[in-house]
Amino acid sequence: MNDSGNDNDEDAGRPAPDGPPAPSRRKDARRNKAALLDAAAAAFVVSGVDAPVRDIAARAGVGVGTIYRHFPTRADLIVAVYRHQVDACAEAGPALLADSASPHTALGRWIDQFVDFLATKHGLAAALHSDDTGFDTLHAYFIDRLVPVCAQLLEAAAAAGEIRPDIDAYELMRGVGNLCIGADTDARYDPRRLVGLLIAGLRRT
Amino acid sequence: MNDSGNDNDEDAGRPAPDGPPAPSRRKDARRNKAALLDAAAAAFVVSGVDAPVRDIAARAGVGVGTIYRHFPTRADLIVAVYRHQVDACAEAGPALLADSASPHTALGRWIDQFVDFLATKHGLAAALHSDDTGFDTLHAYFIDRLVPVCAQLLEAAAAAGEIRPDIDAYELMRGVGNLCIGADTDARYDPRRLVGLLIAGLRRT
DNA sequence: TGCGAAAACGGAACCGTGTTCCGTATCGTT
DNA sequence: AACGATACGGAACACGGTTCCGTTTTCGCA
Repeated sequence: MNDSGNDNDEDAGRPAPDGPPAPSRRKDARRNKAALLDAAAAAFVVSGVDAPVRDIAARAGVGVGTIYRHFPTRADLIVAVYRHQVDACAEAGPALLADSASPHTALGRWIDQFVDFLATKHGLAAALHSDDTGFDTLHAYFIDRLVPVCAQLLEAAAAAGEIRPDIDAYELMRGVGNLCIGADTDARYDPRRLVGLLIAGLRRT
Repeated sequence: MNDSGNDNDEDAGRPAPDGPPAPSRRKDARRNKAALLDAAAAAFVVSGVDAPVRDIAARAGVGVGTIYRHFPTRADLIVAVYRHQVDACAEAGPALLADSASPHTALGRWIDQFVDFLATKHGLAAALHSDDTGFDTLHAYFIDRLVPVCAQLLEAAAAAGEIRPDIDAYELMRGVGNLCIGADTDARYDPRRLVGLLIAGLRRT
């Protein structure tokens, strides 16, 4: 359940001009960062990604200042907590394309996987689409990792003549993400069905 | 543009056990309520439906206590501001059904109208799907007014054999609402296209 | 017109959260 | 051991929602 385990000591940040950005010289800093990741993961499960800063700090046994030092914005913390899962999702794209009967099937499965991920994280989908500038990093990370994969799947399906060729990957991802909002607080609403409809609507006319 | 004008003095509340709930005996109360509605409408346009309570009070030239007296929750205020437009949308359903070439066309047009309404109200779509219990009234009002109309349109289209018969009106409305979130803060995202896809996905296979 | 009770008003005060700042503690090195 | 750099903690501040109560306004009635 908790896969936020800290296998890496420090940012393996995407932008990377060249080489990783120096893994903190002090042991306590590394320890606290790891403790914060665990605490945040736990807090997110019960209180959603909007869990109060003080709660997370308390769980980790550190002061609030320490959170802000390691993760200047909430988005940084969220990204750090879910990075592995987002990366796994991104990497699943090409694999599905290779294993599935058709590109459209692969696309459907990939989207399902993404929906399953989002729908189980209280408030993540909402945060992902908040216009609060503090969430820009979160925005950027998801887009950076997932949109290209989605584009690849769309392209393959379009090339196979299965779907309309004029679908924008960014817009689709954004729409799917939006559909996942509130999935965990309304028993009458299951985003999977609607996302299925959306994917069905992609088919060539 | 501003259609929040106060043509009615007081709640013509839906539930209505019997008779309207007494239109406030005092002139100042009615005047303040109207001023609050105008102020809120104006504030919503520039700051979204999350406009600070104090801002709205200041615009209306009243104290914050007066807001809470007339509109105990933010949802009550939002409902009051947009009631006319929601009602208009609800009433447009049957009319479209009568005027359109086919039920599916009517459904598409009706949904478009709803999207146009939602997409231009900063933050309304987001508030509509917030799990904050303070927004229950808002939830309830939209569902109460619009879901039955949507159900009627879906039924007609299903009866005409144009769409699958197993679509739930509530779920569809909720999905459309979700797709509208963030429409006004991201130039790359146009909910109309995705909603169109969704409606297309409804078609019988 | 004058009066008193009821209704409504206003805004200070309170609370919960995010964010900043700086004196103190810890680490790693010499 | 001593020192400088690094990191820590939490008090203090900012901000927005909400409550509460002393004051003002309205309205029916004499």
